[in-house]
Amino acid sequence: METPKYDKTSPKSILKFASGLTGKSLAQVVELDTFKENIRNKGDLGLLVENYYFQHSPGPVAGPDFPEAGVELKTTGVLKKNPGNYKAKERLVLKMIDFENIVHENFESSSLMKKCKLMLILFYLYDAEKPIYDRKFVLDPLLYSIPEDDFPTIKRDWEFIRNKIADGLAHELSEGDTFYLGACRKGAGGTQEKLRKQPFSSVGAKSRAFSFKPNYLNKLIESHESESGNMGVSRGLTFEEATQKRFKPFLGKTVPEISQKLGYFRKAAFHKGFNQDLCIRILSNGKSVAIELDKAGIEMKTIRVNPDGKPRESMSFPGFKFLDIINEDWEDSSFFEKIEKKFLFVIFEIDELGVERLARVAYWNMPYADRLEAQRVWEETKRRVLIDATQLPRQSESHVAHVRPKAQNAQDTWPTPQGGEHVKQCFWLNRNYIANVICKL
DNA sequence: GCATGATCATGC
DNA sequence: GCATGATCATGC
Repeated sequence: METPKYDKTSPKSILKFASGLTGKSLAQVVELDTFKENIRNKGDLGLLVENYYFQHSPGPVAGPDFPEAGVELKTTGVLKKNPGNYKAKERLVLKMIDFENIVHENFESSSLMKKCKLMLILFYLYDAEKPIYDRKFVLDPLLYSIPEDDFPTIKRDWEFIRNKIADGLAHELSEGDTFYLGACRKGAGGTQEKLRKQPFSSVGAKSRAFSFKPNYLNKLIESHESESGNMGVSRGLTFEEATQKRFKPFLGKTVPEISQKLGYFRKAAFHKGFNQDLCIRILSNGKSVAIELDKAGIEMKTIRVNPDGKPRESMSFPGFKFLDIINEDWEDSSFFEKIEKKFLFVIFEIDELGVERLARVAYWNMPYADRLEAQRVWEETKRRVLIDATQLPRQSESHVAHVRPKAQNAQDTWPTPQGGEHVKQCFWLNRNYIANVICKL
């Protein structure tokens, strides 16, 4: 009998054996002929690695792939960012969410933790042209357990998802609900006819899985690449607490005071993004960009409010091209992508004397019903672009969103399906809508 | 050069 | 006062 190549009971031994794949594709290290014909590009590389490289097949079990070592094997695609730099191609799916059982669980003893407490993550270079067994593993394998600094945030994310299901709102789950751990769409049960049952509501819900969000994964990769290991928020704090802590010394201060304190000053009288620039500096300690926000895929927006509590302006989003939107689906649109995110609102209040102060910071994500309304506006925009790209939904037509110019000037245009040119546009969240949102925060 | 977040300006 | 139209500074 052949001597085993690794010790199934030892995470370190499994890790060491896995590193034999680094720099190679699966096809380069195992005999392929037996299975090659049966594999499509979309197959599960993790399963193949487990079967053919580790020669290990535990069968369908609820726990980790290597039960004795408590190690769950994951493979995930990465893209090349710069030479030697990688980023996640997509979220890393961890485990399906069991709507029925999760409501009886707590995080530490949850089925998610049972399965994914310790994970061996292998990164392969994504290449659509190649079958999965020809894609090369890049980077060393990562033996991952939740870093202490990330634990409070991930636990909070998990609890948020569980609580939403316990409240009978599984159908309203959204990736914007959480910071690092997301409830992503996964598996059958996505279409109207095939929705899943949930325990505390008769409304069908889309099937979902726990996943690490792409931005969190990127930070894991980044720190794995550099081995510098400084993964973010202050010890023992949740994400929200850590952000509050950063802003705390500046709350109640006027904009010039903050400017002074940070040693960062207006470059021009009309420096439009000045408050935003200040906030980036508050969050980044003067160095690189706001690392925690980036990691969690959070969208920071500054809002200036008048003495009456109303924002001065509507909130703009990235622009769109008329010729693009007519071929897009809502769920692929950049507007959808943005409003699904979690927002960090930094609110500046302007008093009667015109003095502007950093009043408060708060997280927010768009409620389900409002996302549906935003979708309606988006669909209506798409419909009208085809008819007349100059007649788009106005603020008066929806309580949530509208379309308005966003360009350098009136000559800054995109071509229209009608064969003309029209000034560049973007989606906006209505001023009054934002007013309602922030007064409840 | 251009997209982006944000704010200014005008007319009703 | 507000909705709509127009534009700015910045960073990549």
